[in-house]
Amino acid sequence: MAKDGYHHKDLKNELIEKGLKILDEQGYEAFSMRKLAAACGVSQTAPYRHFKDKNELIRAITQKALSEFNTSLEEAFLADEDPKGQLKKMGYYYIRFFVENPEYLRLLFFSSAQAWMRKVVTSECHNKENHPYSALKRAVKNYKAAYPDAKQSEEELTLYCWGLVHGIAVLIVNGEIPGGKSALPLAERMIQSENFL
Amino acid sequence: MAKDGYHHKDLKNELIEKGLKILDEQGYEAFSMRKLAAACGVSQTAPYRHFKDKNELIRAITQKALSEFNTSLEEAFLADEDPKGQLKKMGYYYIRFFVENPEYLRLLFFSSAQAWMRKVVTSECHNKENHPYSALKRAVKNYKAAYPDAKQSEEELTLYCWGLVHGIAVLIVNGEIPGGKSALPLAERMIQSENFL
DNA sequence: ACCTGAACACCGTTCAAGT
DNA sequence: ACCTGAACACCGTTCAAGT
Repeated sequence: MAKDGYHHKDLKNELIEKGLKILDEQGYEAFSMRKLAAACGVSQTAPYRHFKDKNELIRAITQKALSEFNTSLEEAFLADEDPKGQLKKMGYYYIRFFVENPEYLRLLFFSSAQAWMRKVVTSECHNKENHPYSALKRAVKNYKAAYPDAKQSEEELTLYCWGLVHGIAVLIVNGEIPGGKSALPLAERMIQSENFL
Repeated sequence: MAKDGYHHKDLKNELIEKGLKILDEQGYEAFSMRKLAAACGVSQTAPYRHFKDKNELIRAITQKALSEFNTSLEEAFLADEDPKGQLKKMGYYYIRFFVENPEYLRLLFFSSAQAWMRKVVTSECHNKENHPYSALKRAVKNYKAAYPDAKQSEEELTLYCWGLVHGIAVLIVNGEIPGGKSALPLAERMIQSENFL
């Protein structure tokens, strides 16, 4: 936090935080190592003491964003007791999160994601506690337990719920749907209706 | 097509086609003006005779990709007569198109998309004939006409159908869902079931 | 340990000059 | 009209050298 002249200490965290800020304010394309270093008041090569390369920095930033996202989903989960209500609320929070943090959509789903990176961000983390997929799976399991004769399998429910809210988030954030962000209430109504689940 | 020594003629189209190829084979991050110029056997500055800057080239490439995509949706539309079947088939083709052309997802939805560009690719084109949104709206209108007492409004149906298939496409293409591309049949089954529509 | 400056290979883009 | 080479300001990354 403090920069006692030469040494910086906690530069690593400042890089992640300021990096996320730049990403959010200026967008993915405008993000550069050199700019970030300058923003931290440090030479262009200093970040390389903490991260092997740009990808690893982005990966670290992505993981921070991911955990913010996950926190939001956990909130949704805790905000309701009925399994169906939980699933619906998670859906709404999912969409709202990305409408409020549009740049995160690109970061979490379309960053410089070589295959190895996607693995780190997704599959490898599917069993980890702080990954959205875990939260979703848990909610779906609860739902199936409460409504054992639901027509869809667990697999189908996962794909359906996740797919629907993800797609809606993208369409709203990208302005693909008329009305832009004002389509959020429409999305909520849809999720709350009996047609969804 | 032929390069009669100095002049190239049709360089513009070659840039678009070879650009799309590079994008598809090497990914969005690896795409560069200089590399593309070299691939076309032309100097680094030649592309600027045909496109103001990189964004305009990408915009042109995007429009080509968009029309391929639209063709696929039109095929779906023609492959069925029942409005419900049309809508379902369009959904399946939507997903399959991006599973087969994974890089198009980034290109159409997350390219260097400044606001103005998104407008060009989307809203401004919503009323144009070759835009996916038009095809979707038409199918939804037909559906509402055939099933006038459907519970959802036209607006809701659009958001629901488009959102669902888009999200599923992203999840499959990104390997977010276990099974990877082998989840495509699962998606098809889901769309064909009575739970969807 | 942690940071720096110079250097290299790459970008996007411009501009005066060539055919 | 259409293309080129040199040039500029930016990248990511490496490496020998500084505190």
